[in-house]
Amino acid sequence: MKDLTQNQNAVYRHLRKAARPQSAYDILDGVREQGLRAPPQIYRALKALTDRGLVHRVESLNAFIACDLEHKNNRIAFSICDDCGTVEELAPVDIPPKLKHISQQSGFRTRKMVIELVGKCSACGQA
Amino acid sequence: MKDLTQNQNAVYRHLRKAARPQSAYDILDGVREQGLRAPPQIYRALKALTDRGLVHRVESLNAFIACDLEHKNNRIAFSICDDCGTVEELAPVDIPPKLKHISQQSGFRTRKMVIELVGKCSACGQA
DNA sequence: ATAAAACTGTTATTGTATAACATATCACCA
DNA sequence: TGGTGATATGTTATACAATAACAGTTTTAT
Repeated sequence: MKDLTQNQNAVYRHLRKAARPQSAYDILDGVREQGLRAPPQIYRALKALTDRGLVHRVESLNAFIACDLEHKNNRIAFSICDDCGTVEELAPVDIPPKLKHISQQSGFRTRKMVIELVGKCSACGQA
Repeated sequence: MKDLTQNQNAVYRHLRKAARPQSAYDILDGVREQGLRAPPQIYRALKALTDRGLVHRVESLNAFIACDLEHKNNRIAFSICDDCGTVEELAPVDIPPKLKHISQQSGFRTRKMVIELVGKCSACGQA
């Protein structure tokens, strides 16, 4: 990929292959054979990747996911199935008007927005 | 408070006094003199309190905050100043229509929604 | 009175993340 | 051309967050 360092590349490729969000230690296991050995190496690569918007952190899971949409936009939303663990990246969304209004009244300036919907995906919803 | 156990009460009172979100270990330190000694005691009380909606977990901070608004509603939004650490609870909000649409198309059923705005509060925004 | 359920206490362990220090690489230009 | 700063890397040790597993106690309902 474009202009990533070796470690960043290894981590990014691992995340793109993965079917689900990966914890830093999942990633570490996945890139051992590429020579990465210690947590700080993973966390450093993750920081660079999330700063560039190529990877997102899923806060509710303490886990990371490669970006589907190639946007560099800090307004992401996920749905998280608490049954099967599947995470979907929903389209980038703006700050909901009501929220925007409330937060602006207090003078808050938003740099990044996290929206996570936790519930059941359609497959698990049947059961 | 209404109908809380001793440990729950100690944790809840600590959170209400606190000026900012408290990690589980912050809380533990704060309630040692009330006889609580070990992490599981804190986490158990927190679970009961969050289940009742009296306390919310701030996912981006791995920390907890007492509820300002006494609602039992799983649609909360916070603003989080990454300078001074102040967290404000914004009014309960519904799922933004666009998101609701997208997620429903895939059959997702939302049980809980996390919205966290990360940025600068008005005080820190000046600098 | 007794069984089920909820709450409490404790030890040990697992998971998540970073501090601190050492070395290497590369770009830039004085 | 060799010095300087910025960035990337490797490594060890440690801090911080959360839970497993087991034991005992109190409460509640029958």
